[in-house]
Amino acid sequence: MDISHTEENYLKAIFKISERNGKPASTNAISNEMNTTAASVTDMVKRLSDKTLIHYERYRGVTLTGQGEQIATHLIRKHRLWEVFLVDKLHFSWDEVHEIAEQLEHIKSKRLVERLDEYLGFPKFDPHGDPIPDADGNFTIRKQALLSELKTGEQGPVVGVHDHTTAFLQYLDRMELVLGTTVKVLEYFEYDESMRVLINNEREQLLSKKVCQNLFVQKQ
Amino acid sequence: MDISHTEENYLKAIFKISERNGKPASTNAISNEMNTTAASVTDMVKRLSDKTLIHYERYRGVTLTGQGEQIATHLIRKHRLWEVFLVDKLHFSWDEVHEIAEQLEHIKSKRLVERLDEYLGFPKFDPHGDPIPDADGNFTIRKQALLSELKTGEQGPVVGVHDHTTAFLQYLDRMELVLGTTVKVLEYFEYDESMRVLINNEREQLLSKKVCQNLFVQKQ
DNA sequence: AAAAATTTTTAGATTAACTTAAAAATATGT
DNA sequence: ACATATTTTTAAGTTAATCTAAAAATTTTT
Repeated sequence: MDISHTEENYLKAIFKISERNGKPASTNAISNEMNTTAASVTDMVKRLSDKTLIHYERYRGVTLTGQGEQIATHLIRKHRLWEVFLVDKLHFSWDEVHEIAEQLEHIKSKRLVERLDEYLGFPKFDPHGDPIPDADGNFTIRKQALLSELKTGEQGPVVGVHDHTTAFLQYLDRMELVLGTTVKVLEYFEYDESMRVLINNEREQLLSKKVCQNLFVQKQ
Repeated sequence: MDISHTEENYLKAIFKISERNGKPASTNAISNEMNTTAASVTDMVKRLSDKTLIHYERYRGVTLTGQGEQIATHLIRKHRLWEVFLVDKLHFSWDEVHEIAEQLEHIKSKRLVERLDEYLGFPKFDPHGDPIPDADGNFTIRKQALLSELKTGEQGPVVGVHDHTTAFLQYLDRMELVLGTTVKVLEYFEYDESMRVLINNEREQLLSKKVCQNLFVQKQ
C-alpha cells in the first residue's frame, strides 16, 4: 500500500491534535491545522479510514490506528532527525529548519533514516528540545516544567520551547538563552507575572510572562 | 509561479533527451523516459508551454526555454550533490543512491543547496563521475573517452560510467574498478572486442566488450 | 507520389485532492 | 426541552495528472 504526501500530512496533523487535546481529533481541528476546509477533511478522512490508518465515525472525530500512528511517529522521527542534521552539520539556526524538514520528512527510505540517525550520533532530542522517537515510535520522556511554573529559588537547564515561532526563537538567540543554559528564579513579580532570573550563575535578566510560559526547564 | 514535482520530472526528462540526441525531444521519447503514454505527454507539454518553460509546436518536438533549462540543471545539481552526500557522509555505495537522490532533488530551498555544496567541499563530480553543474547551470567539461576507444598502449584513470545500472556498478565493485583506478590497454582482441588491461600498474584483467563500452577513462 | 507505417494529437473518462454552498446532525443556553 | 448556534457531512463541481481508443498528421517505403 502506498501513501501520498498529503495523506501523510493528515496523519501527522491528527497525531498532533490528539496528543495536544487528549481526545479524538475533530474535523474542524484538522481543517484548521491543515489550512483547508472541513469538507476536504471529511473527504480525506474517508479515504484514510478505507486504508485502515484511522478510526472514523461520522460526527465523532478521528483517532489513529496502530498503523496510522506508526506512520505519524515515523514522520516526526524523520522531521526531527533532519532538523538535527540541518543545525549540527549544515549550521542552520534553529529558527530556519522547520520548513525544510517539513519537506525532508517525506523522503522514503528506511536505510536513509537509519544511516542519518547513526551519522548524527543517535540524538534523542531535536534542536528545539523536542524528543526524537525511536524506530518503534517511542519518545524519550523527560521531567520538565515551564519556567513560569517554578518557584523562587528553583533552577534548571533550559531543555525546550513550547512556542516554536521564528519570533520567539530569534528572541531567545538575542538573549543568549540557548538550550542547556541554566536558569534560576530570583524573584517573581505578581503584578505582570514576570520573573527576574539568574542565567548560568553569571548575569541577571528580567523575563516577561510570555517568555516564561514558553520555556521548558528540566525538573529536579 | 510554482512548479510541481511532476512538471520538474518532465523538464529533467526533456533535458536528458535533448542532450543525448542533440535535437528536440519527441513526444514518444518523453513518454518512454517518463514511463507514461504519449497522450499524457501531449497534455503536460501544453501546460509547460503555457508556463513558458518549453518551446512546443505540435508534431515538432520540445525544447527547453532558458527558464526550463535553469530548472532542469538545478535539479541535476541537487540530485548529484545529494548523491555525494549519501556516499561520502552516509557511506552508501554508488549503486544505492540514485532512487533516494531522485526524491531529494525535489526539496526546495536555495540555502540548503548552497550549504550542502559547501559542506561537501564544492564537489565537481558525483559518485559516478557525472559532472555537477554550478548554480548557473554550467557543467565542468573533462576530456574523456570510452575505454573501448583507446588503442593498445594508451592509459588513463577511470573517471565515469556510461551505464548507470546497479548490475554494472556492482560488477565494477567486484572487479575493484572504482573511480580513480588507472587502466592501461595491453591487448585488444578483435574476435570478441574484449581487452586485456593493466590495472593500477599491478594486476592484469580481461574486460569484455560491454564493460569497455561503458567505462569512461580520462584522456591524454 | 501514393500506400503503408509510425508518431502525435484529440476526445472522452478516471482519480485524488480540493472547493463552495446547502443540508443534516450534534451541542448549548435559557 | 426546545430554540439557537455550531459542527459536520453531503452534493455538486474544479483542476492536475493520468488513461484508452480513435483520429489526424507526418514519415517512410516502394
